[in-house]
Amino acid sequence: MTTEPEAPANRTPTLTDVAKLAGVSVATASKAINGRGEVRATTRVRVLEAAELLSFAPNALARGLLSGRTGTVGLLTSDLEGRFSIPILMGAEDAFGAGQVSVFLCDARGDAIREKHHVRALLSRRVDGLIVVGSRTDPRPPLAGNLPVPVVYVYAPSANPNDISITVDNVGGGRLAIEHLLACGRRNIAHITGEAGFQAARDRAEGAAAALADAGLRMVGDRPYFGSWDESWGRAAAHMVVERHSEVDAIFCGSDQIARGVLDALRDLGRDVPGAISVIGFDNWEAISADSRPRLTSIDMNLKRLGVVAGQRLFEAIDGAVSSSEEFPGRLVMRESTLPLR
Amino acid sequence: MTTEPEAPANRTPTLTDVAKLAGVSVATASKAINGRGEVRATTRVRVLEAAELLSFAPNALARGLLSGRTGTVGLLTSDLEGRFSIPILMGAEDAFGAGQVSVFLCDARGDAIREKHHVRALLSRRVDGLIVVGSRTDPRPPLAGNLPVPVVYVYAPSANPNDISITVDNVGGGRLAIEHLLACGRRNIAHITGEAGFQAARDRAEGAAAALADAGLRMVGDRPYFGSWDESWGRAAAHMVVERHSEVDAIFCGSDQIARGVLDALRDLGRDVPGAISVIGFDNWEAISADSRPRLTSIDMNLKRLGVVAGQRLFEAIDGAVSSSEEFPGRLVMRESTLPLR
DNA sequence: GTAGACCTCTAAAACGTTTTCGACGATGTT
DNA sequence: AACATCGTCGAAAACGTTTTAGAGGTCTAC
Repeated sequence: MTTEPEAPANRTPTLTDVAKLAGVSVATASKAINGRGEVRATTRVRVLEAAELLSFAPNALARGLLSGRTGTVGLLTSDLEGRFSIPILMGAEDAFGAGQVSVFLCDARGDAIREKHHVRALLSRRVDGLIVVGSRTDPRPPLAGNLPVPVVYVYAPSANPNDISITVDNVGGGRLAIEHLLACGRRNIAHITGEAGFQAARDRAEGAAAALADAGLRMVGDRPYFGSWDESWGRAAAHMVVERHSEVDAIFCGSDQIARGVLDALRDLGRDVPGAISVIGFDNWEAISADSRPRLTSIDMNLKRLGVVAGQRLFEAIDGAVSSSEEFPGRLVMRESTLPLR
Repeated sequence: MTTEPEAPANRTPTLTDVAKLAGVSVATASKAINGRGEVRATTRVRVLEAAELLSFAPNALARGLLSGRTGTVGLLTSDLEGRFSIPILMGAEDAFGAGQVSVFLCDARGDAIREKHHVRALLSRRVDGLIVVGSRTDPRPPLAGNLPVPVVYVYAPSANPNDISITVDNVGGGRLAIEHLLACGRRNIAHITGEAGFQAARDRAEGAAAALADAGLRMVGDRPYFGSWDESWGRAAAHMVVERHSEVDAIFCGSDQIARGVLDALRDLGRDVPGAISVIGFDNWEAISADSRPRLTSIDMNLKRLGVVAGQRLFEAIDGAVSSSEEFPGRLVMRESTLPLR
């Protein structure tokens, strides 16, 4: 019978195994692997070779238990299926990079009980920090209890202004859309948007109104058309606007889905877009905006960037830095639905 | 000066603190909290009260270090923005429930190097198992190295048939679509689909062809129209089909986006849907299918269920059970684009 | 040749739990 | 009264790592 020379049973190899194989103590092995000084070059390579041979991976649990830092963060979302959470989540994942930090994902599904439960589980796993991402821009109640780790809120700000919240400047976004339409030479602009119960709808409308006022213009219909966020509302509202206000030459829509409905309705009505009427959407949801006829100009909220910044801020906060809330502007993505008048 | 009675400095409370406060040993405190026998009822409540008072949460690292089980799993995805990963991810998250298991999310972004890196990090964190979710149904190379934990592949199967893969029955899905059109009384059916390089496109086409053959019918144009997965291809192909084969009375589309393009083109051509031509899509992507004119009948792949099953199978595998690959059928979601002939 | 400085390494403690095993006292049995 | 039984509890080991304090050796300088 043959004895296997460096097979430590069938367990996953531990630092002790590496040390034994390299003929040193665990202390030395640890220092060699972590690049601490205090170890001769030749010894270091011997240890590293042993580690490689056993394909040793340090046990993060043991390390975390000792150091108090786990290199993990919790990401609490309220609706995974939501279009808004995903890019943010990607951004946050990016911020932590292929680096040292891993992300615990939890979907509370809008349920406060479930959220509390997830927070407990995450704290029990000793995460170094938490990112809370909401599904609407309305302020949300902060996490209960005074937590032992820093928290960053994204998209939906915390109702507590002392918390760190990373949000979208929807007022600025509305302004951006109107200013673009004005730059295209439009003067009779209507605003069709989603439910008035959403802060996002109200903010975008406020920005739009302000931009029009600055230009000395009235909004067609004198106020926004609030409704729902979907295509069918866009179609219905477009019919209404065109019928009542034949002078309309541009429509700012609160979402790309609404804009898509508007485009379809205008097509049915025989109105040329962008010749007779320009249309601009919001969200820059590629699946909707990039393949419509004509392709849809839209405001992109840079959600991924939001996620990245949230990750960075959390990181800094973990390292003891104090930072405050930030609001990020949107970005105009120009396509053919708003070609300028010649 | 007042001394604070039960404030253990400012650390997060440990079991020792609880034990001290309750006037017992850590061993007893542990047993009381975990419901092990061996402890008197009155003692148990004293310990539980102490734990509650300190809002003690057991350190999962220490527990995992000792038991070898961490109650965490890694979820490796290749494209977070993809529509397919998200429902699966949700399902998996669901399967682990508000229960004991937390999910580490990693996006490899289709990069093998990054994937390897993530696997290392996850193993270092001593996950109990891995779920690998792909973005297309083509088989993917299995994770390299013989891993110390079970792995379940979802959506994209592993190229190694010995691995556990949970996939969609796309052949059956194609069959389902055609059988529905036949049941609606259609006989001249065309198939417009995505890139032939995708296994999904080929499988769905195969199922469609088989169902037509079973009914003794030919596919309009004699073969599928392969193209791309987007609306503009749907529009172009619809024009082509209608022009060349005026007898066509139904179109099976390989995706809802293609179907959406087909609907728009038929509308332009003045063909009534579903009166003259029925249209059925694939994916049941609500944002596309639920608000079109008419609303789109589609095949739903039950992706969330796929995720749930993957989570369950992984769980069982962790507990030592052996299971094999499974393929799940799709489900017909009927809307107005395929009303039966009267 | 001796004292100190310096380099390399090791033993041991620590992190917070769970589990095993033995101790102790009370109770029941003969 | 002696003994076995039972229920309750605590001491200590274990998990795998990092860090501290110190031991031992070699080298330089006087």
